[in-house]
Amino acid sequence: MKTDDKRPAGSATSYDVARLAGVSQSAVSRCFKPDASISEKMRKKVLAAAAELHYAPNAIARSLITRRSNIVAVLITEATTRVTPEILFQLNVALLRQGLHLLLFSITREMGHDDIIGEVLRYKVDGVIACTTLPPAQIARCRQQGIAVVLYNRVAPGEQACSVSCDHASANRDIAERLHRGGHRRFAFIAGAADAPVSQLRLQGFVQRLGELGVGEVAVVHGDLSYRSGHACMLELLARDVAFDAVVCANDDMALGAMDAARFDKLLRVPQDISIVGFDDVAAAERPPYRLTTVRQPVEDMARTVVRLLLERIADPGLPPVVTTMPGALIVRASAHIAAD
Amino acid sequence: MKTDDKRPAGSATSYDVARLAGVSQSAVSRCFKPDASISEKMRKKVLAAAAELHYAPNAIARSLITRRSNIVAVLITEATTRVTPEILFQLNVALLRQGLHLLLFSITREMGHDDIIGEVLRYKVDGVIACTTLPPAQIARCRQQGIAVVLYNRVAPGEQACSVSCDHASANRDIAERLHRGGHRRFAFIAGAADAPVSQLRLQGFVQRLGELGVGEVAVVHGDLSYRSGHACMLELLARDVAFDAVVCANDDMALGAMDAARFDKLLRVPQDISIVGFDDVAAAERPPYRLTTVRQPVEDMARTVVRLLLERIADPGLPPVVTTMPGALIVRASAHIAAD
DNA sequence: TTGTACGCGTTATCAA
DNA sequence: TTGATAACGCGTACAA
Repeated sequence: MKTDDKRPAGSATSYDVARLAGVSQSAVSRCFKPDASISEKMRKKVLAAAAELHYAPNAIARSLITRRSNIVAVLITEATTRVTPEILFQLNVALLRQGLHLLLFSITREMGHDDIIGEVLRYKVDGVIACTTLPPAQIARCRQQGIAVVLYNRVAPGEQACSVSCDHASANRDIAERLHRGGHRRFAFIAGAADAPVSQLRLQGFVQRLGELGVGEVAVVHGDLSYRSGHACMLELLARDVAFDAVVCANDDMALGAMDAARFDKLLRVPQDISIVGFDDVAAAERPPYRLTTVRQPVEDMARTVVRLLLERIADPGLPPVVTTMPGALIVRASAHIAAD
Repeated sequence: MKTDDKRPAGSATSYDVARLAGVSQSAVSRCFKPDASISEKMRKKVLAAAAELHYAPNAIARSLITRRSNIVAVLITEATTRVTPEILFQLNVALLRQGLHLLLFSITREMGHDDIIGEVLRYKVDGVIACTTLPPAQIARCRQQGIAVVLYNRVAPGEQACSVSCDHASANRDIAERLHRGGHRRFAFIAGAADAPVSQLRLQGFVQRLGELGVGEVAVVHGDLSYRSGHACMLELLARDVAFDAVVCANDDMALGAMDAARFDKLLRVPQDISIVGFDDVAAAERPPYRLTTVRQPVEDMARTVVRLLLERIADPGLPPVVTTMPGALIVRASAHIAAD
């Protein structure tokens, strides 16, 4: 085909479209700007040419001049993937809906935060969503470059950045109260690592409320939020000579492990011999073998809130940081003797 | 501080570094190029200035001229997130290790493939990894623009694109064979939607091998790969008046649903009354309440292979498409009467 | 409303 | 080895 000869190998540019339509390059550019002053005739001519060449503005080149890449960096760890795999999907959907794109950065042990935030900055992202603890120095670096930062289920010391969290502490205060009202008096808590932020909050809320209710002693053991460690922690608790009849776990995976350890290894009945409560409401929690009482985080709402806060701050970088907290929903199933209301 | 007065609000550019170091801008650029000819003295001077200004080359501007963005688009659906949440993490780690970045595109029902691939192309990505079915026309568009495409657990018709898949059919041929040797003669299969590619392959392998063994009839019902649909499908099968003593499911989620339906709704024993086999080896499969016999996909290997193929084709776009298939590992647990070897 | 000319921050080319 | 200059593809003053 003779007419296709001059079709360039790569993708068409605005110059190609301009040549084909017989107009200037800037006219083409204007046709792809939402509110440009342009005649209907011109618009039709240009769009026809653009369609023929499969042209769409090069987002990279555009961002160089507009100083808006429409790219948002999302930082996650493997733990995030395990606990709430849907968060990434939800964030991406919420972002795409607003015309924003998601550049993913998975944090591993070998790859430090420091290098990561450097990489993030090189891509001139419009904002950062961190589903992992971000050192204050890194937050400051973003702030300095005018990049909006929103933390997911983390809070920045000194409220240096926006954050959206589930109210872990309140939820577990409630659980403490209800277990107490359900008749329990001796408690244990299977926590995550001592420096795991969400685990800390969940533990604190639980212990604090029990203290207010006159229960001063809670047996606490630390796992790593995995099923396996929940299993091990339960066995360790049972091997001690302290009595307890309710175990609250920092997350569902550990609660499921604890439940299986109690039932299959020690032949205890749940909840007759021991009550178990988790956090997250993972898929397995509602199934017949478990029927785990737990707390569900409003993941979709949280994702949307994260994106809203980010968008506002991209539009107006002067906006002050806001710390948002959203209530979790207690899902009462069959794994614990718990007060109804 | 007087000396900080001229520090620009945004991030420093190569010009800022050049000025501070007292050299030309192109000298700065060279210092960040791997194999540039540059004197040790110059390098030190420039790197010192760069460090002081927290300078790193603007990846966006660089990509404009090098025609390499070091960005790879990854296309997923919600199903991917549910079935193999770890794949995203593994892909990202493998990519980052090679200096590539991951731009995520979540496909929803309302957002068609067509718009998505258009968006992908606008960002001038170096390659595309699709964990979802990609229409041939879209593959062709990428090809035309010289963008490498690798499919994950999908194959392109006519081998138009690279693909890396688990050998679903072989694994289920093996399962058919072993169940048969284990004494089973009447089979049922709980499949995914009729047009779900991996479900099709798993079904075909299973039915085909049974045919070779002289078993011509297999009761097939279709779910949607969810736990809930597995549960429903099992009840439907049991309500029919056809007898069967082994049920193979297109994935683990459905197998777990089927297992719970059989045990908790119909009070059947697994595997004494009925054998059940799944596919994927999700976390819940190995736990005491289930002990599901299933097939594990070599997810990490597959991710690495995907990235390797992509990288080769970015380096040399002329390379022909390669269809790679990797064997799944049969994990024998307690949910089925199955031959040992 | 349209076209001309410039600049975003970088790498690549070429002469010094 | 170094520095001046031209691209990359686009948006946007400004003049017409």
